[in-house]
Amino acid sequence: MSEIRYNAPEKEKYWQKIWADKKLFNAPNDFTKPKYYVLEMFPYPSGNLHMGHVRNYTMGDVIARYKRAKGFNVLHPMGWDAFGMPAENAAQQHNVHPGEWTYQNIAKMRTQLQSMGFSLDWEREFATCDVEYYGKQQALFLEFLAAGLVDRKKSRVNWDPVDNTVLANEQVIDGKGWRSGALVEQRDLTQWFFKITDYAEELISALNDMDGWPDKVKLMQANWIGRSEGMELNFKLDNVAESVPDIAVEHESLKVYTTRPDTLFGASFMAISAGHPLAIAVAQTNAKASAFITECNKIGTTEEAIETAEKKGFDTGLTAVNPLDQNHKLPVYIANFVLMGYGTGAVFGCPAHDQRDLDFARKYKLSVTAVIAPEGMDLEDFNANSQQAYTDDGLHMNSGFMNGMNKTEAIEAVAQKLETQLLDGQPQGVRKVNYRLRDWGISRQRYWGCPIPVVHCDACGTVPVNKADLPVKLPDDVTFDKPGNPLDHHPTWKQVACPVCGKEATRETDTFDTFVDSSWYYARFADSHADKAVNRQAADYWLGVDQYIGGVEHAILHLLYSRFFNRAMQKCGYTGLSEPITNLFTQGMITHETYKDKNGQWLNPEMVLFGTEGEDRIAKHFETGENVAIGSVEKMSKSKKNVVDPTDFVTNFGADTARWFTISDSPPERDFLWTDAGVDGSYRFTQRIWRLVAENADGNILDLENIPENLGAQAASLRIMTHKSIKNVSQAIENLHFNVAIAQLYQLTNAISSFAAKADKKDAVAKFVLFEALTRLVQLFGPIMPHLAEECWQKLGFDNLAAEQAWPDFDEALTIDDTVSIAVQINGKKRDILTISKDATKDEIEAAAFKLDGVLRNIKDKTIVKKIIVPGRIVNIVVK
RNA sequence: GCGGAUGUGGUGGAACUGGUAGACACGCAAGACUUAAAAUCUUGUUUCCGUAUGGAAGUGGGGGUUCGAUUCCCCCCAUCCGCACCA
Repeated sequence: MSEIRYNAPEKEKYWQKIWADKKLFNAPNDFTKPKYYVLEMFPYPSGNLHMGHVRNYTMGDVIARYKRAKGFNVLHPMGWDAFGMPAENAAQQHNVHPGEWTYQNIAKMRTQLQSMGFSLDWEREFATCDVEYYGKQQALFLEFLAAGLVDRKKSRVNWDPVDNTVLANEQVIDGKGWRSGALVEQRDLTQWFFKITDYAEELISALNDMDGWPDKVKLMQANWIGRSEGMELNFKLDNVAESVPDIAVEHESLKVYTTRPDTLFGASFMAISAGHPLAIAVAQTNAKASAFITECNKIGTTEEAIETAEKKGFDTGLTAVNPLDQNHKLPVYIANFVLMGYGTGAVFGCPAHDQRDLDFARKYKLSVTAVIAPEGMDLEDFNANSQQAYTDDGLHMNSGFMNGMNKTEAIEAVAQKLETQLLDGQPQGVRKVNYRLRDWGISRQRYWGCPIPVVHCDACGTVPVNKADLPVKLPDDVTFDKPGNPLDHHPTWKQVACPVCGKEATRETDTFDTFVDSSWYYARFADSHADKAVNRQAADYWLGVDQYIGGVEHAILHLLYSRFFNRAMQKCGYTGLSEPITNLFTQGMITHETYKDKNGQWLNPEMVLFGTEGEDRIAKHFETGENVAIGSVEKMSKSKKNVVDPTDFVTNFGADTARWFTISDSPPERDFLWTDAGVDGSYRFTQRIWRLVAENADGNILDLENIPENLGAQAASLRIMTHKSIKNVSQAIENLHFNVAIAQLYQLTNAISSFAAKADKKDAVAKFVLFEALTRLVQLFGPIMPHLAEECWQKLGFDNLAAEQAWPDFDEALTIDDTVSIAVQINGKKRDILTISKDATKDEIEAAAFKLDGVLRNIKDKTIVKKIIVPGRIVNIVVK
């Protein structure tokens, strides 16, 4: 009898060292082999590995190990998304340099990752805050700049007037600065942009060919880009001079964008954004307008804040002339719900057919005129009282030449009319495709990011840094004792000679948005130490990413930016592909119950003891014994204290249990509920496998090609189970249905256990099928619990590594059953089950079905109306 | 507010293209082993009625299509993700 307990923490270290010494997981840049690139979204180095990371990286690792066994040259790298605000916050709070804090965190997390046994190529590791990385990023930026992909323009930021600093959206809480508590204002700053809108059409149309992406992600991106077909219409303003005496000539007309020019006869007002030039012009001579704009600017910069704010408007006193009816004058409002960044920053309001316009019209007592109505609608009542806009199609009325037309016809008719109608010598309407997508603002007024490599010179303007002078390094000697950007406060850093004229000039002190860092790291991994940003030859081999795995929260921004950035790199010759990610998978979060003590304070799960009181589960405080409230299940987070630390876990249970458990029960795309009971179950299973192998392996290796004859029923059925398992587990892993693979592995284990309990272990046939089943079992769970697999592999008698074995094949004939069970229904209700040969004909099935007790009992005195017989699937007899 | 998703026993979930709902696991219950506990093994476990053969209900709620719906369509509810300076 061998040792019964498997000491996972000890054995895992042993096998990790063997793998590392053999450099088993380093991917050679051998471009002749078939490749497979599996990548998980790299982590922000917060200093603590989270169970969410463990689950994410386990999924990737299962695929990596599986594909390696399938004969692919597998690239499975790891790096660090290392720039960003948390490091600066730590610097302020704990007086530690962001770089030091970050690299310490990386060291800690690297150790944690390594303890999980992930098959990563650590020689390719880098952090985005390495000068070697961000210097290359600066070179890319300069190329993009030269290629016309970069823009510089004004944009809104949250401004904290007390701290004199720009705030991120998450730093604005209820309209106030998170540290100062001051009321946040909006300010316009001149900032750098990537011209992602130049690619709007391509980014949306390319989605059609991206079969390896989830539909929901493609849909979200398509909606985000928001292509719409409409018209730009020019409205004459007819009383500008009286209302706004000093107004400039360019404001004598107002341009709006609309997708519904057909509703123009139902228009009742114009609305312009608070940031619209006309609004600003009006505000110069109108104090009330100015006050209203100030009020609007207190709403945050997020679309959410703008759209949920109460809709308000200010009547400028100006009127616009309806292009289709010179006598129809529309009041011009400044409105807080019109976005300056979309269309022209101005709209016409047609309350009858747009809900927001209707709400606005009712609030300011503006007229409502329906121009489309379903039959039988009480028009007078609708126009006077309805709170519900009519947005469906229908025949137009009160619309002159459009009367009787449906929406499509009317839009075409009005478009043709306005295209030929002139205002000040220009067509009054122009068809226009519009996108919701805005250019990507990349300037951040922060220290811990990649410096934007440009110089501002009084004489030469804004000029790029010379390539030879890259990288522009971040200075180390910075202080965080005052708010604002330390680069701006630095005594000498920004003083530099102009790259063009050589005179004194200043560096750009803004740094890149960290999304820039994560938009090309996948390409850097192809050759992490290349002189250029991307080694084209290596990138051509490794890209696109064959399987990218990460959270859905990145479905839009990170993934859309990466798609754009890759196209920009393609334009500059760095890559050959436009789409960097071939297959995408978005996994769910890890959740856990939450606990609160009697004072409402969150409690760590370790502080809670559980019991039952009648039917109910109850919880008590570990130390005080007081009752603890069991709260809702929430995403694991420090603030709610419902976290489980992977390091503690690995010390107690081992990495294999964590790996197994985090992908076992829930489908990977769904949230995963962490429970101690589930952990115990997984841990017991590792022990059970170990016992099963230890008790049934004698160290003799059998030739699995040499199959004995006359197996007998028991042995044959175990073989069937073994081969079905190979088939199903392979398929499940290919489809990323890890939970299904695990269910199959449980079944195989159960089958082996019950066979082993009954079998005569001296019998050659029994020996063979047992050995085959155990060998395959170990190989099949190997990608999930690689350490235990090595241990079992050794126990089975092999002197090589499980991690190096080819994936097993299966015998197709063994995976097809001879008989099938077909449910037999009477009126759609199951009444019996028919077991019959899989090749049985319709007639044979019918004959057999009518002999079944359950059928006879239920059709006794009834008339048969219909018989539905689908061989292999169902029999349904309809009776009356 | 807008966009995207999810909802099945006490719990996590399975179910191929519309065809046996609840695989597998957890938990629980009973039993075996043990001085005892743990571990392990065996059996049972959707709910309700019935001793049982059996029957009825049942996949968030309400409608619909169909011989047949967890699966397709419409409406509603709840929860989660994103909303451009969190990563």
